[in-house]
Formats: sequence, C-alpha cells, structure tokens
Amino acid sequence: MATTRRPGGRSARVQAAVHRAVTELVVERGADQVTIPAVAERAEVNPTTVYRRWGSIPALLAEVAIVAEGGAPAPTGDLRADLADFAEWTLADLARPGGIAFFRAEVAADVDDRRAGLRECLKRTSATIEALLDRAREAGHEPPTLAEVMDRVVAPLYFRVVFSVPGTDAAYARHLAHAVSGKPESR
Amino acid sequence: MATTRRPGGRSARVQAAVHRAVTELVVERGADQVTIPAVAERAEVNPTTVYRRWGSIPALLAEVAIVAEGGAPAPTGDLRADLADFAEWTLADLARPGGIAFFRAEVAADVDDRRAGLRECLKRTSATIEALLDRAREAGHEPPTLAEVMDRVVAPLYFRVVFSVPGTDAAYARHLAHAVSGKPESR
DNA sequence: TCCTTAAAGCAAACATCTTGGCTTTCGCGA
DNA sequence: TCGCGAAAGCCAAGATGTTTGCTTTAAGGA
Repeated sequence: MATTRRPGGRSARVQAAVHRAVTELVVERGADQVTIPAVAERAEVNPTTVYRRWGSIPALLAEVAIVAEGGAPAPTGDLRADLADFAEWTLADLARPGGIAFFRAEVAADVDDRRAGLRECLKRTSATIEALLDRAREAGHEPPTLAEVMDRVVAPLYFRVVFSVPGTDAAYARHLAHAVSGKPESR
Repeated sequence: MATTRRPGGRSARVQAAVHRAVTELVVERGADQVTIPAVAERAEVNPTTVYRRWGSIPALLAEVAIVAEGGAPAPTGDLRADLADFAEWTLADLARPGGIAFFRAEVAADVDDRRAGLRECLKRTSATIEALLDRAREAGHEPPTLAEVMDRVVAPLYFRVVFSVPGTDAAYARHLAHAVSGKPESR
C-alpha cells in the first residue's frame, strides 16, 4: 500500500498520522468502536481524506494490521525450539494490545473485504511456518506438515485467545508446539 | 431470555418475528450488515421496540445464535465414532448458512457484550464434549481430555472455517477427531 | 524555477441510526 | 368480566456517519 502515485511528504505524513490514530483508538476502545470520523479527528486529518483514501474501516484496519505485525523469530534449524519460539511469538502477537482486536475486525468484516486481511494473515503465517520447516529439513529433521502445525499450534492459540480460555500463556504455547514436534510433554 | 415477565401472546409473537428477521438478514447480507431498523422493518415491528428490548445488535445476535443452535448428536459410548460425529456436527453447525456469521458477530462485539455470546458458546461446547467423554468412560474407554478435544478438533475447525482454508469438509473433521481418539489415520 | 495535477481540505447536503416522551394495546391475575 | 400495568407503537428531535462538488495545497517532473 506504500505504492501510491505520489508517496512524497504530505501523503506520507497523513498516512503515518492515520495509522498511529487507528492503532491508538483500537487499543483504547476496541476495533468495533473505531469510526472514520474518530480516526480523522485523532490524526488531525480531514474525514473526507480518510474516506477517499481508504473507503472503509475494515480496509483501513487491514492495512494497519499488516504494517504493525512484528517479525517472527528467525529459525535456527532446531525444530523443537523453533516451533516453541514460533508458538510463543504467535501468542504474543495475538495478545499484544490491539492484536486480537485487529483479528476480530477482519473476521467481522464483509466477505469481500475480508479476503484481503485474512488471506494475507494466513499467507504470512504459512510462509513463516514453511521457512521453519524447511530449515529443520535442512538440518536433517523430519518435521510435521504445515497443516499439522496450523491445526495443532496456530489454531488452538487463536481459538483460546478469541474465547479467552484461561491458562493460555507462553508455557501453554510451547506445550502445544512440543506436542507436535515429536515427543509429547505432560503439563 | 424467555424469562420475560409477560411471555404471553404479543411479546412472544414479536420475539419470534424478530428472531426470524435476524436470521434471514444474517443469511442474506452477513451479520455486519444487519441493523436494528432493518430487522424491525423485516419483522414488521417498531424499531423502538427492538431498541428497548434488546438494546444492541450484538445482544440480539447472541440471543438468536443460542436459540438457533441445533442439538448435538447423542453419544453412544463408542468414543471414536462419537468424536467423529461430534466433529462433523460442529463443522456443519459452523458452515450452515449464517452459522459462522453469528460467530463473527460475537467475536467482533465489544468486550463486555462478548462474554455473553462467546462464553455461552464455549460452555455449551464444553458440556457437549464432557458428556461424550463421560459416556466413553462409562463404556470402559480411556478418553482424551476436554482440552485435547478443544485444541485438536474444535479449534482447528473454527480456525479453518474462519480463514476459509480449502479442504475443510466432513471428512477432514472426522480425520481430526480420529487423530485425537487414539490411532491416527492417514489422509 | 515554474507548471501540472494528485491528493488534502472544506462545507453543506444527505442518509441513517438512536433516543425520549407520550399514547395505545392487550396479556394476565383478581 | 374488569382493571392494572408491562410492553408495543408512534413521532419527532438529536446525534453520527457518509457522500459530493468545489477549492486549496504542494509533490515531482520539465
């Protein structure tokens, strides 16, 4: 989305201000309380500008969510450790202020708009996992499949965060990862 | 919510009409396009009535979602078969017209309102699974834990439906169930 | 430096949702 | 059957979000 036809000074400033405003408002009030007029006011930008550039709240949130996402930890080749780190990072990403709020907003959005945010999110996660598994293969391990990691690590974490299941912490995230990376572990 | 102080004819009629209208609109347009005025018009009821009785769209959707939910299949005691049936039913429930839409609406709702819908949903699912596991125990099996079923069957199904992961069908649901009920199965 | 024009700003019309005061209906117990 | 009162209906005011036509600003190339 940085590919605008005139990315220079003013547009960039407006975009930055709007992104910051969205993040702040999502954190403060939750994604469903964020309106375009509110964002515009916080960013000291004209509402019309936001309407014309982004069109809708879901589109705006999707863009901000993608930009805001931090990088996953680099895989070392130690499958067990890498998966555990990945799981912990995924949970941290969801649990960070506004993290799950962005997810909620994308989940709630209309079907057409949805694809942009959710598809992108899934693609990124898949790529991260694949990189991790490739790295493990290079190191001579026999890793689980992408689907297994999705089903047994990522999905439970999302599910538990969305439903606010108690006891969903870093240790549990690692536990899920360990269960899929070979020898299970009691807890 | 059926515990109103005057559940007789008119109130009941209004409630039924509103429920029907909500369901229809969710299916037709998606949950995020459903507004109280639209529901009221469809139900041929005064908007003020809906505002006063339900207050907000999330509250209304939560009530409708709970009422609309069909009953899970009765457990037979055959753990493997019961879990597979349960998984397939869960997926069917999510995939039914408007099924995931209700979930989306609840996920998106504000934190306070959310508890009502999501907590209830989780509680019901837990109870269903527990019943199934108890039945299996009676029959002499040694079933997995509630958390295991949640993490490895329910969570992946929700995740996959929300993200529209291809290949998420009844067979896959059963595959997930089988993987957790003892001997895994290739696919 | 100057010119072109993409993008931001402004203001007013517009649509829509929400709320409040009041009246009317009608379920339900006496 | 009658009367009370909970709940539904009506309408108008108010608030909020959205769109539109136009003007102004300032990147970026000539």
